Amino acid sequence: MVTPGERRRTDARPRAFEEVLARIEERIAADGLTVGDRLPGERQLAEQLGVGRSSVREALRVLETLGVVASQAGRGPDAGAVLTSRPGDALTDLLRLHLGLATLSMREVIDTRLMIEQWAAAHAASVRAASVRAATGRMAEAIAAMDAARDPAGFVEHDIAFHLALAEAAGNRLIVAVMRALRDAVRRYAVDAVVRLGDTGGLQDDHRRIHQAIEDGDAGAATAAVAEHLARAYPESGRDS
Amino acid sequence: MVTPGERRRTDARPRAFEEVLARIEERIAADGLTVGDRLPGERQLAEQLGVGRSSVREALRVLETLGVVASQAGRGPDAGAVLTSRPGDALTDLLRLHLGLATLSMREVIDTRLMIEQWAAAHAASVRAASVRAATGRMAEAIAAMDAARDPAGFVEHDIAFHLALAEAAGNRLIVAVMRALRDAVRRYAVDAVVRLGDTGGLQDDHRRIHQAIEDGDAGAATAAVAEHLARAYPESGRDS
DNA sequence: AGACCAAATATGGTCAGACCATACATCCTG
DNA sequence: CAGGATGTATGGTCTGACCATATTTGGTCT
Repeated sequence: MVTPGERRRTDARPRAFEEVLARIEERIAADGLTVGDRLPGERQLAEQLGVGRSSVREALRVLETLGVVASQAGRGPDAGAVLTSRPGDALTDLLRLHLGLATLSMREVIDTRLMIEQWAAAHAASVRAASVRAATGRMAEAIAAMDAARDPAGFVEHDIAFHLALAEAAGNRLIVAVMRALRDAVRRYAVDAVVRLGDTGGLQDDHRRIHQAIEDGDAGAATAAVAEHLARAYPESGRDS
Repeated sequence: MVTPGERRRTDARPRAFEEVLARIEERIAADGLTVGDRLPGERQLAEQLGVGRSSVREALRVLETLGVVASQAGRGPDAGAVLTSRPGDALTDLLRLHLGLATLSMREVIDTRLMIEQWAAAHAASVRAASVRAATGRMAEAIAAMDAARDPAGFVEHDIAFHLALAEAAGNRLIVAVMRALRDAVRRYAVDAVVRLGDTGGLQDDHRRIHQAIEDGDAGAATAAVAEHLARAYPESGRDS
């Protein structure tokens, strides 16, 4: 006797759409398909793999959810299922749904954000590449836009841009995608936090210190500034260490 | 005229399954549904929402992909679509597919892993909770199991357990899920790395140093040991800083 | 020749219905 | 009361039809 609920979908015969998924993934690897390439049409795939069209569609829906394909009706080179690369959307949906289910807590999300931003700030401060300078430029623009923002929602919009630029400065697309997903998933909470704080002056001071520390190449100061910034924005989710 | 390819699925009428997704998400929030609760059957949902059953099935497939529901045929309290919480599987699929598409590079994945493990090691070393002691205990068991491993695949299996325990020591489920996904997605590369190294003695020395540093509560030593460990395992993906 | 409009066509989107597989629920029998 | 036969609710899958969209094709007028 196994633990109740532990038997779910184990030792089961693979479903048709799972077989389709595996075949498509094989095909991507074998044929060296990459972003922009097209998959066969749904009807053609169904015939090739010996399954119904609905099973093919379920598989394509999964791939679309994972940000691997995008479908477009009509005719011509852009129609059909095309390989894409949108890992961020999938991450955003994932976080939003699991936050809704209370699978993940705000504190876990905030801590993860702290980890990423500290890492990004330290790396940005240590590197002097053109890409980093471009990112710090976007950070400065976002600070100015936040000064000009009229309402909390507008402020948060540019705040997201600022922190995203920070992540981009480190030059790691995976981390940027995670960062974007984190911010999108908690956008509502961020607006609440701004409303609760009332004054955004302290947050802006933090932003300027982070930006300055990166331009100065002072990784330690950048890390510390990020930590203080998140502590100010989310005081209730204090660390236990 | 927009940029080619920029028009994909914008300003489009939402598809039926997207409407279903939105309604289900609303319902989860409104009814306060949580893990273990059941959704209505596919036929019933289709009728309630005024769509075909296939559209409901596509929506459920998306939710299943995101690790939010699990479906089970049959009858009784465990049958049907049940809310679950498996964010890890979704992350694993996401990383594996995007690595296959060359959307993400190994270096980005390794760097992300370094970030997570350093953070986890530092936190584990700073906290003296029962949960941390349990995790360090699992780390010790994994080290012993790696000593006893007969082939690279077996070694990597316990290596994954070791690094997962390290992430668990920090007590953040989101970070654990990301860590698990990273390791699962690059399992094949890890085996190759072990084969290439030939001798696993160096890796085991690193493991013991990480474990010891955490038990000693020395966050700095733990962080440094993790960095050296990953540098040894993946020398080719050296940082540019 | 060129511009423009209409029909054909390829592709995804959706639905309805049928049937199968699974696993619990129910009832009947000994 | 135990145990098996039957019923039934549920997901899994296929087929076929039709709609919506957008390009391609070809014809027609200027």
